[in-house]
Amino acid sequence: MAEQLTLGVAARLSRYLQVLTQAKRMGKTSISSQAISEYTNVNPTQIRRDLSGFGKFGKRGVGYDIDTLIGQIRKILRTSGQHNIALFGAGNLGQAIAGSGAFADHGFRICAMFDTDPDKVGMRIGDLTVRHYSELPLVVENDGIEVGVLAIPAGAAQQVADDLVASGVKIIFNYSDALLSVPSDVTVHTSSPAVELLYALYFYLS
Amino acid sequence: MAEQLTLGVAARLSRYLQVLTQAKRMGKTSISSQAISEYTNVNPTQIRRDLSGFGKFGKRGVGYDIDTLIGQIRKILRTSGQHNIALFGAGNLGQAIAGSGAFADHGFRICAMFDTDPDKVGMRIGDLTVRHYSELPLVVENDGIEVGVLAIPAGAAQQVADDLVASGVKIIFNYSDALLSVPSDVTVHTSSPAVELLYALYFYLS
DNA sequence: TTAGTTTGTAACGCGCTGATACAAGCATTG
DNA sequence: CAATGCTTGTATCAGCGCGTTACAAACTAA
Repeated sequence: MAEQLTLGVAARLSRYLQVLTQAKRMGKTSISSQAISEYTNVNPTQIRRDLSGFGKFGKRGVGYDIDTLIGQIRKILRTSGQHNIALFGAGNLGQAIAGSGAFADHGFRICAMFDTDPDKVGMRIGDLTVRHYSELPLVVENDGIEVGVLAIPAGAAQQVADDLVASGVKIIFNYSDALLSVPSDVTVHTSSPAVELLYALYFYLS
Repeated sequence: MAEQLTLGVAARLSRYLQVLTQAKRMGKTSISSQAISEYTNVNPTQIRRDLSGFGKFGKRGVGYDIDTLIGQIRKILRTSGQHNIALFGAGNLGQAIAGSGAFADHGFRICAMFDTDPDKVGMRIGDLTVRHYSELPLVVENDGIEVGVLAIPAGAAQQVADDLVASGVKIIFNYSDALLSVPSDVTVHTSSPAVELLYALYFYLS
């Protein structure tokens, strides 16, 4: 078995992946550690050290081939395959997420979209049909859902989290303002753009 | 002048703030370093050390008063005041952002919303009226906009970023897939939920 | 009063990270 | 082909951030 990556390395590799994916989308085919550094604020030496620990992916005098590097980092992170996610909430945010390529670009497939509002159930959004929330356990089992994404009001979030946990989902991505309580083997990631802004603002004000 | 916080301390304080804000919203009034630790995965000792560097905010045997601590952390981060932001794009994502309290809870006020689509200009969203994109420079100057939030397609993002920079905005929050090029004194924060998921998934798969 | 909880703080050591340096390999130019 | 410049891969070293452990002091509750 491959050795365990440290938190720092995994976090940086993920950021490289983000920049590489964006750069590819912009039509670039090659990129240097210096360029990656400018977008990630990670030291170029650190970038090369991170990568060279797993193989010689770059070409001296040129840089890294973007497609190759994306594949290699995915392999290192062991997330090369397809991962199935379920989306909760068919409001503005849910529709925005379903319509963006943000998840698809990284191998995530939105398998199902849920809502409790009868007016929304049955709606077609992209190539998905909004299903009623009560179908959650069935869908998780049949489609092998690994991640639940919560684009719902704070008041409903804990209930959905509980139901996801009961169905065996171990990763929850929370876009609501709720503070979720889950068992220790479940990972909750809460999106908090305002807090990230405060962080950026602090250094700007300095 | 107060000494400069390290990157790590500022990042952790921001995360504490996130949890505290959520906990307050859930009706809690007091919280222990142990409890904060469970939500942030930061060592309780580290939390107390971070905080005790600036004063004695806690009560032994009880924990921290949430309102007090929120105020203190805001003061430490020097982001206590009101900060004005402008939102670009009145599509699903833009409407979701405008409608959520996520920014308002942390002292950010969405002063203006822009779009180029004539059908959207003039629309009322919450208590905002969508304005035409050409008014950008005027609004930045009059309203003292500090942050630009991009909820627009990748193809339009660089142009808006350039215009924001030209108007003097130094912080850009990018929800698009575009890789933005900006001067070195401008901070770009790109939201990348899928990459954060990959990171979470790696540790789950281990 | 006694027991239990939690903060505030010190001390220690590991390991991550930035900094620096340089050889090897590739591209470009003349 | 030769020369120049760029970039990777790699080593070394020092600094310090962070987890760990430990414990006294302060507060609550029984």
